Amino acid sequence: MKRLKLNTQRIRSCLKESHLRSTRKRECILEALLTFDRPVSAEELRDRADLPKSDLVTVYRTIEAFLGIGIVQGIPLEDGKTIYELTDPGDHHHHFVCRKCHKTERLDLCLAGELEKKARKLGFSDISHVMEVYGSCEDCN
Amino acid sequence: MKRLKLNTQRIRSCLKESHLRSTRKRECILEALLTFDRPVSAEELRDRADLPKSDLVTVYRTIEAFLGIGIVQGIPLEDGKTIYELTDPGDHHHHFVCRKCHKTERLDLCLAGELEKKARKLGFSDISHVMEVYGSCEDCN
DNA sequence: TTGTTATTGCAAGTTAATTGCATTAATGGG
DNA sequence: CCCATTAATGCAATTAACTTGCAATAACAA
Repeated sequence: MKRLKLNTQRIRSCLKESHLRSTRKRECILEALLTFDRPVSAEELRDRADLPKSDLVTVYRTIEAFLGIGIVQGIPLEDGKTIYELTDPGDHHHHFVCRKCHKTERLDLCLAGELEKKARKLGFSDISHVMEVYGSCEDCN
Repeated sequence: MKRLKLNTQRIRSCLKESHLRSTRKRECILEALLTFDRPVSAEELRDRADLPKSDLVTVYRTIEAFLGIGIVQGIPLEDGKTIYELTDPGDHHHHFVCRKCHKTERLDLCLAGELEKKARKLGFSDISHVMEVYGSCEDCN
């Protein structure tokens, strides 16, 4: 599959294709996302985007929109919280995540195919899955 | 590895080994756990154990204790909530979980070994992982 | 430019889960 | 069996990550 590197330009067209409006706040949040090399929480995102406290709700709604069109991926943490990262649409992968600093390493290892097959056999449909690996990274040790 | 089927007796000795006291409430919650054939939320557990509303906190603390000695396993849901099931200590496995009714099927497919190896290579230590598969079960379709 | 419709801002609500602290109960030693 | 120690419980309050409702605003297409 052809992977298109994400950038502001490309994301704008993603939004357009999905009939989502390209607004000032969204651009702002997007720019913030681009400055991170690791997944982040909604709050971190708001702060990096230099938005007022009350705009957390906009961040959540923006994330929701971005998740919807597949340019953002949510990563569930052990404690039930979620962090988010930009991702190329269709680029499915998992992560090693540091429990402490949330540094991540990409993990290109996935059982999707087998899961799908087994699920079908069991009568499950509309399958999705999570797989995340948590640990302490070198720096945090 | 030898697997000992869980029952009240065995769990009592697990508690003892771990210097946890065997109390009325814990027995009660344990009995409730034994009546389910699927993972359940803390609230369901409280209700099945016929405990008053306010005892939810005891349920959480009991679950915490049981998690600690490895006789209960938590299963993270897509929405950030967690459900719990009894499990034989050391019996590591994952699940297919129905999004709607929380029926689960055991999934004996795991990348633990490879994850461990890759993690070490990346400098991550103290590794744990989640892998859960969500879908709609036959009955809920 | 204008009308339509999505987005936002603000405030309030939801809810799973946690915490502090005083009271009670389980356990082990004598 | 009793008592001292220490863990567990009960209650009330709190946390924190989201979510929702609704009125005001801004984007977009015609």
